[in-house]
Amino acid sequence: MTMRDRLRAGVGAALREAGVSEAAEFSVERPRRASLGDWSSNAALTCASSAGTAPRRLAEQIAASMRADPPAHVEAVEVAGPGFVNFRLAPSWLHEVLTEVVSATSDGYARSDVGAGRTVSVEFVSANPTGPLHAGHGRWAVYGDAVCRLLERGGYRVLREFYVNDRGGQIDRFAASLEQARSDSDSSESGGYRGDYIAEWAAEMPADADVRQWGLRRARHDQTETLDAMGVTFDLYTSEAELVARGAMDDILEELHRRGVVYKLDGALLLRSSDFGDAEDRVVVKSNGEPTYFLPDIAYHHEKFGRGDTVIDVLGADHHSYVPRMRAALAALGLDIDAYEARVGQVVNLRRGGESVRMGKRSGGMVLMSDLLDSVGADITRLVYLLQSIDTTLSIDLDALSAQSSENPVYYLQYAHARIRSLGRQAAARGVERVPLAEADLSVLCGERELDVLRTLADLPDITLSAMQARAPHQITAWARNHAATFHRFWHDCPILSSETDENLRQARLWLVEAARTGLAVALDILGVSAPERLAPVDEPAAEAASSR
RNA sequence: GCCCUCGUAGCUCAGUGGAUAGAGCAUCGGUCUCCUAAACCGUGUGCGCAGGUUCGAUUCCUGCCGGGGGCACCA
Repeated sequence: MTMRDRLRAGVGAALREAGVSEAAEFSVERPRRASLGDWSSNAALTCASSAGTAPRRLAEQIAASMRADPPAHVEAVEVAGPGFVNFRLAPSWLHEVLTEVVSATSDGYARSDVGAGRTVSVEFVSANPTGPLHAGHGRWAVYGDAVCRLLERGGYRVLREFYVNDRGGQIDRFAASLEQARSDSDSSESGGYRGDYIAEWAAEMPADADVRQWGLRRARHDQTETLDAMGVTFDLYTSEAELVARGAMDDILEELHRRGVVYKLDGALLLRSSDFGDAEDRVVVKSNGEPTYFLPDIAYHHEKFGRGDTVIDVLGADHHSYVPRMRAALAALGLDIDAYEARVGQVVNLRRGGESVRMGKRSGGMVLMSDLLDSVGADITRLVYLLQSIDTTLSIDLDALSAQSSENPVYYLQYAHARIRSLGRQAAARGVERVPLAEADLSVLCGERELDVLRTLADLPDITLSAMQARAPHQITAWARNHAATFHRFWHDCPILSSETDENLRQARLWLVEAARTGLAVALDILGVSAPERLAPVDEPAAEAASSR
């Protein structure tokens, strides 16, 4: 039973004792400021009106009743502010947290079963197979993957999905560009693809190759390689061409007809999407008889509903208008629209020095994801993308990124982990052994530095749950930075192997850092950043850090 | 014009329907005979503007201003 559960039960009982029959929703939280106590409840505030009592007075009643029979570890119950009930706890509650973290290990701590094994289909990246991934795709690759990791920790089964738009006009243009680059390296057709890779790929292409097929394979291979390098793998790639070939698109078209949600106009077939919340009706079959991208896309989403209890699309703001359209199509098919969720994130703005670098395959001049990975590595790349909310425009200055890579926040986190691992090696070298946890006297951990570390650890399960529900992995990044800070402060002030440290305290601190390391490892795992055994000192040539992701 | 999104410290960003809004960077100044100083400590007049809902709004709603994105029988 967690501390929160105990307090919640206590407050609930106190409310009943105070004669509040219909208790409103109330929270039990860690207050922002430590001076207000270890835990706090707003129950008196939210229940006051239905109880017909003044908040402060109800709070006093709750406090009095809880003082009479306090939950474990509770030392003081106070009423403060407009009617908060605050709890001060003995450090023993944090020692309990330590034990909990260590026994759960990084695999089990901050894990929940809210997903109860339900399946979530998460589609992300889905870059067109017409070129390499650029730095803009990277944001969705890393974000999508981190969201999946959060969902997995929350007890969901996750399907990482990638949709390949390997048919249609863009592919025609891509093939034409390759063809032309092969025959004529000079001019390039307007509207075609102009990135440097076109010429390079054209040069690689065997003379007898089917340009279209070869180009698609080349692009997909390139993208997969880059994704692998950043630790992102997919469970399911769905080819639009194959989907059409096996009749899924025709089936959906038939279904749309049967439901009477399409109509002919000027030779084209339109979906009545405006009847389902979209701004206007959308063309699904062009007047030339060709389907738009939209039709197979509807078929694809229909399939995703078949394998996921929840279907999530991760897309950039440049595609946000697609959301009401897809939502309308799914509603038109009679699917449960609440199970569909689109996460729209802002674009990535790249700068080199002061100048902004334009993105887009057709304009050329893009920053390749593979180049970024080569220059700063996967860990920095991932953390940079996970530093802030996807609601903000992410600005990456490439020059600053490489120049300041040694000051990157990722090292702040990894160094904390490496320090603890280093301690283990030092301890072994000095013949210091850690006694079993059950034999350690944790009650000696009572300094503020020590308790602060445990307090942040206690928060991790809540943060993880919240980050998962909000699909906001940057909350984990923020927690990790805060946790690393409390750890570094502790480390600075609390020697462990020093001969001046009492043996009991040393043992307790050895377990404290193991708990701190475990929590950090959980966060790094969710972020997909490696938790290294050591970091190369900054002055020496970068040694390869042993890593366990 | 319409739609989406953002506006918090010099800069980059966290944050919350509540009780005194936080980090990092930058600046300046301190810490290694001591478990890696990629660390630690000190240094701060800020929620774009105006209404509304609420016991309480930086947070929710509306309008305005400003930045970004989108409004194809492209994907």
